[in-house]
Amino acid sequence: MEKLNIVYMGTPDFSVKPLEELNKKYNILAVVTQPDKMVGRKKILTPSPVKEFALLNNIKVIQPEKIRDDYVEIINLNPNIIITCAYGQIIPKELLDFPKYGCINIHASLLPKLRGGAPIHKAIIYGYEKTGITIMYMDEKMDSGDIIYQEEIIIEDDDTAGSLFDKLSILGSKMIIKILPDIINNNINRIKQDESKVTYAYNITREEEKIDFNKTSKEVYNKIRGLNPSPVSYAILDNKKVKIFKSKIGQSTKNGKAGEIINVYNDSIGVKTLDGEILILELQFEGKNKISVKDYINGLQDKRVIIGKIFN
RNA sequence: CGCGGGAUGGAGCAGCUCGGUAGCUCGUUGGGCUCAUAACCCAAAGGUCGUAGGUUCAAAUCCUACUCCCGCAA
Repeated sequence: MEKLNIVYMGTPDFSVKPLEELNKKYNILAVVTQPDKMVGRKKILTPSPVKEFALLNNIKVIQPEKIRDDYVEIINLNPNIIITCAYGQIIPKELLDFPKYGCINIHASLLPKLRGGAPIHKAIIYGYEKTGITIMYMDEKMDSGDIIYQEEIIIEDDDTAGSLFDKLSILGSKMIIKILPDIINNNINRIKQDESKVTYAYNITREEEKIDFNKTSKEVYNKIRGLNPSPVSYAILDNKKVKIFKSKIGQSTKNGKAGEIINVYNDSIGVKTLDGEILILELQFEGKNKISVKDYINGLQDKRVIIGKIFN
C-alpha cells in the first residue's frame, strides 16, 4: 500500500478522537480547522479542540477564513487523501478532486438521514431509537456523497447529546481506521444516497433551544437531553431565562396550563406538559451556577411559593 | 473600555434599603422512636460574611479599589 499523506479537516471535540487514532498509524501532513474565535466575556482568542491537539502533537495547522477561496496551501502539501469530520465549511470542488484517494467524510448519522451540522442533537430530539456513523465520499453538496460504510448504534433512553457524542466519536474513529485500507485498495462498495429518504439536521437555532411545554412529556424530555450539555435547553420563568439541564418524565395527572409548576417534590419540580408532567432535576438561573433542583428547593423560604408559576 | 447578575458554615439561600447577638432549608455527627427506613423527634459540630483599605463607638450591612464565578451579546 502506498504511503498515505493525509490532510485532516475538523473542528470540535468530536473530530479529535478520529484524528488521534489516525495520527497513531498514519502520516498527517496537516490539520485544517476553523480560525480561532473570540470566546467569552473577556474575548479570549480560543483555538479549536482539533487545533489544540495538533499543536500538542506537532502537526501543521491551516486555518483558512474561507476555504472556498483559500485552499492552495493545502494542494501544495500534495495530500493523497483528505479526511474530514465536522470541519464546518463547504469544501470547493477543486480541492475535492485533488487527492488521489479522494475526500472522505465521517458523518454522525445514518445517511441519508440527518444531513447537516447537528445530527447528534437532532437524533435525540426527534426521538430516534438508533443512529450511527457514515463514512462517505464528499461531493459539492452538504453530506450528499456516496456512502462507503455505515455502523449503527442504539440510542439509550438516558443518552444525552454529550454521551452520544462520546460514543459516536469512538465509533467513528474505529470505523475510519478499519475502512481506510479498503478505501486505498478500492475494495469498497459505493452506495448512492436515496434522495427520497433525505432528512436534514441543521444547526440548532436559539428558538429550538426553548422548551415548548405544550408538547408531550417524552418530546420535552428528548429536547432537554438532546441539548445537554450544549447548547442546553431553556425556558422563561419570572421573565428570566432558566437553563434546564436534566429532567425525567413524571407521573402526575394533575391539571394545569402547559408550563405550569404543578408539583414540588423533594428533589424535583413537576411541570405540566401536553400529556402529563415533566420533572425538572437540574437547572441554572441567570447569573448563577448550575444547581440541582434539590438545592434550589432548599434555598426557597417556602417551597409552596413556586407552585402555580408558569414557564413560558 | 460591550450589557447585566453574583460571592454569607459542606450545599442552596435569607439578612444589606434603614449599621447594633449570624438566620432558614438541607447535609454531616451523636442520641431517640420504630419490625424497619431515605420517614419522624432531640441534640451537637461547623462561618474572621470573596480580598484590601476607608467611614464609625460599632460594618455581612455604608464608601473605594481589586480578585474570582455566572448569564446575555459577539
